[in-house]
Amino acid sequence: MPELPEVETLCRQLKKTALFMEILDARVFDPKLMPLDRLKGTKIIATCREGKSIKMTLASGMEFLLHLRMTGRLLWQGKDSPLPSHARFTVSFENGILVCIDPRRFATVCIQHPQYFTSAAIDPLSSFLPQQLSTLAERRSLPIKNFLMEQGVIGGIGNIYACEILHEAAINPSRKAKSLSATEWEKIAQATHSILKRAICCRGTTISDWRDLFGQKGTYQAYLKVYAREGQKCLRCNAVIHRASLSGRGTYYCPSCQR
DNA sequence: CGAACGACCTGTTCGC
DNA sequence: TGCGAACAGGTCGTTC
Repeated sequence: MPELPEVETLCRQLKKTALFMEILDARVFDPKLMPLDRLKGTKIIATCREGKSIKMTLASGMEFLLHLRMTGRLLWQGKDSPLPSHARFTVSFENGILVCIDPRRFATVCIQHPQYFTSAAIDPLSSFLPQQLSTLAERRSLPIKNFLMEQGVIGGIGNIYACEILHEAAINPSRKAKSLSATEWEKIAQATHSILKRAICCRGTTISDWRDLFGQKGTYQAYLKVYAREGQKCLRCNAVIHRASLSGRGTYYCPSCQR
């Protein structure tokens, strides 16, 4: 569920709550997840986003990695709040409790030594150079939308923002990645930057489930131009928004201004 | 090698 | 109202 803006939101909110607080306890309720005993007695001294993963650096020298996948959520609770349904693990700090909620149980956690060679994926917020994208897409005949969502190439773009970026750039999601012109890569880079930055300011997109660390909905859904707008009018050209299936994922676009 | 597809899970919504 | 099918923000392993 959470894409880059949602994960970035959680990272920033974790900095305001859990950073430098001693971890008193950690409990795991889902046998699919690894034990988190090694969190006890240490503290988080840094937190950052890597693609859609949350990386928390521990005072013990280890790293605590969390990927929320489709339905994972993080919630900051007071000491005496009741445990929400689908709680998969909790981490208790001196000033509150971090709860991971995940109905579909796809989320993954990991405590590991810091990795010295990190992923080669591009972070679309820090460096997103049209020339570099164009080079990476040489010989790639998959749809541009799937290319934008390849986490090994670009870290953090998922289904909602891929649809929105391509609409903003006026490019059809089915176009082969290698077929885009320099001008079109330029538009993609620009659209990606402005859409992700605004979505972060909005604390993400709440279609149904997404909530931030404090249980609040995001507000970017007010800015969506195509995602989940099948049958409605394109805000740029008034044509009807279509929904197609690309590799089994719902794909929303305007057939008129995204040719 | 690259691209497509099923699997992993559970909950919600939609059509009959 | 009830029931099954389709669908959901992600990624991985397998297959073609």
